[in-house]
Amino acid sequence: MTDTDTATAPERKRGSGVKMVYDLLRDEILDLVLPPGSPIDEVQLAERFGMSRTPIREALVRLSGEGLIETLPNRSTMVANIDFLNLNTLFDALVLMYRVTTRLAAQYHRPEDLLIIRGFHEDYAAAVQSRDTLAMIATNAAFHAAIADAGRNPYFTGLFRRLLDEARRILRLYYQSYEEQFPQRFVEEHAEIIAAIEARDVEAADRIGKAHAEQIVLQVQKLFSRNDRLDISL
Amino acid sequence: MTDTDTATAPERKRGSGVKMVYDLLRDEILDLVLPPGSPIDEVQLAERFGMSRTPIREALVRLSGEGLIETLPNRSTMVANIDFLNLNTLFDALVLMYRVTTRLAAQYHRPEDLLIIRGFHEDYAAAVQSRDTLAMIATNAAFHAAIADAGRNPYFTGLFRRLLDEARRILRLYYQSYEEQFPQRFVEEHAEIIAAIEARDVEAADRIGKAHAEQIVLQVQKLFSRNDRLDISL
DNA sequence: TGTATTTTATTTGTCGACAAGAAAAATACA
DNA sequence: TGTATTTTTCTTGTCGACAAATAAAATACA
Repeated sequence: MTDTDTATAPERKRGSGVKMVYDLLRDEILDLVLPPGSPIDEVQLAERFGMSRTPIREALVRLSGEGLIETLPNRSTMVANIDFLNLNTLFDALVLMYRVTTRLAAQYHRPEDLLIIRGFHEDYAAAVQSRDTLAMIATNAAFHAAIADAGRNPYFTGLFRRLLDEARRILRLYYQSYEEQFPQRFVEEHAEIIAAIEARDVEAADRIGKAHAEQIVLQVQKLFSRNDRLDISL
Repeated sequence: MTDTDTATAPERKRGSGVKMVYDLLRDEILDLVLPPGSPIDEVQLAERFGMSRTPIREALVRLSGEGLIETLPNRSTMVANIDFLNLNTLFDALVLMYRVTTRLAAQYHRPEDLLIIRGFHEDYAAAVQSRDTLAMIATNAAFHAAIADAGRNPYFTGLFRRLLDEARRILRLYYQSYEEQFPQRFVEEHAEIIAAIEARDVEAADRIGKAHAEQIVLQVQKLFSRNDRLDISL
C-alpha cells in the first residue's frame, strides 16, 4: 500500500520470491487481514512485491493446494470461504488429531522436543499476559504443531497443521467478538499436556488432549449458536 | 516417446493442459511407471505434450504440494522417494483412517453412496478375476476413497486419499514381487464392510475396517521383512 | 422503459526468451 | 598422475508480451 513496498526490493535471491509471497499471503489469510471471499489480484500483487506474475502465480497455486484460496477457471481467485455449515467436520477432525498427536508425542518424543514445546508454551503464556489476540492464536497453533512434530508422524502432522490453520481463522472471529474470556485456563491445560508427554503417560496424554480439544470446540460452538440466535432475532 | 504424442495435440482448451499433465504424471508415479527417484525434466515434458513449460510447471507445483515429487532448489526435480524406514507411520495413519472413514460412512452415508461403493467393489472383484494387478490396486483405492466420501468429512477424506496414493505405490511393489496371493479374501472383506455400512452398524464398521487394514499392513510388512533378510544375506 | 445484442475492458492462461545457479567438463598447474 | 581452477553446459526461475475467456458496459431494438 505504501510506496516502501515497491521501493524496498531492488534485488532479491532467486527462489525466495514465491516463499515470501506465500508466507505473507498465508498469514494475512489466517489472521483475517484478508477476509474470506476477498478477491486476489495477481497484477496488483505483482506490483506490490515488485516482481512479475509468474512467482505470484506459483504461490497462489500452492495456497490453492492447501485450500486457502479458491480459484474459478478463467475468472477470479479469492480467499477461501469458511464453511460454517460443516464446522462439525472440522471439529471432529481436530479433536481426533489433538488426541492422536498428543498420544504419539508421549510415546516418541525426545528430550530436545520438550524444549521447543516449552518455548511455544511460554510464548503463548506471554501472549495471554499481554492480551495480544493474534499472537495468542498463532502461538497456540505453533504449540500444538510442535507437539505433533514430536509424535513423528508426518501424515498426522500434515493434516493437523491444516486443521490448525483453519481453526486459526475461526478463533480469529471468536476473539474479535468476545475478548479475554478464558485463555488462562488454556495455559494451565497446556502445562498438563506437557507434563503427561514428559511422563510418557500415553493414556493421560490422550485423555487431556481430548478434553482440551473438546473444551475449545464447545466454547466456539457456544459462540456460534449465540451468533445464530442474534442473526435470527434481527 | 513415440511421435504420436507430439502430433496429437494441435489444439486444446485453455485451462486443460495442467490437469492433463497433472493426471497423467500422477498416475505414472502411483503405478511406478515413473519409479521413485526418476528425474523429471520440464523441457522434455513440454515437448512431449506440445506445450510451453508454464503449464508443466504448474502441474509440478501441484504434485509437489501433495508430496509426490521432490524439488531441489535451482536443481533437479524428481519423483518422491518411498520412505521405507518410516513405513510404520504410514501404516499407523492408514489403519486409523480406515477405521474413522468406515465408521463415519456407517453413520452418515446416503442410499446413493452405496451404489457408488458397490460399483467400485465390483470393479475390484472384476480386476481380481482377470488378475489385472494395476487395476486391482487402483480400484481398491477408489473403493475406500468412495467409502470415505460417504463419511462426508473432507479433512479425513483428503488425508485418506493421500495415504491411499502412497499405499498404491507400495502395493505396486508388493504385487510386482509376489503375484496373486490373497486378493479374493479382500473381496470378501470388502463385502463385509459394505454390509456393516448399510446396516449403519458403526462399531462393526470400525472393527471390520480395522481388521481389514491391519490384514493388509501385516502382509506388506511380512513381504518387506522377507526382502530385508534377502538383502542382508546377499 | 425493458430486454437482447454487440462492444469494450479486464483478468487469466500460455508462450518464448533470457539470466542465474549449480553440476559437469575441460584446463592449468604441481 | 592428481588436484585446483576455470570454462562450459544444462536446468531452473523470472520476465514481458500476447491471446483466450469472461464480465461489464454500451448500444440497438421492441
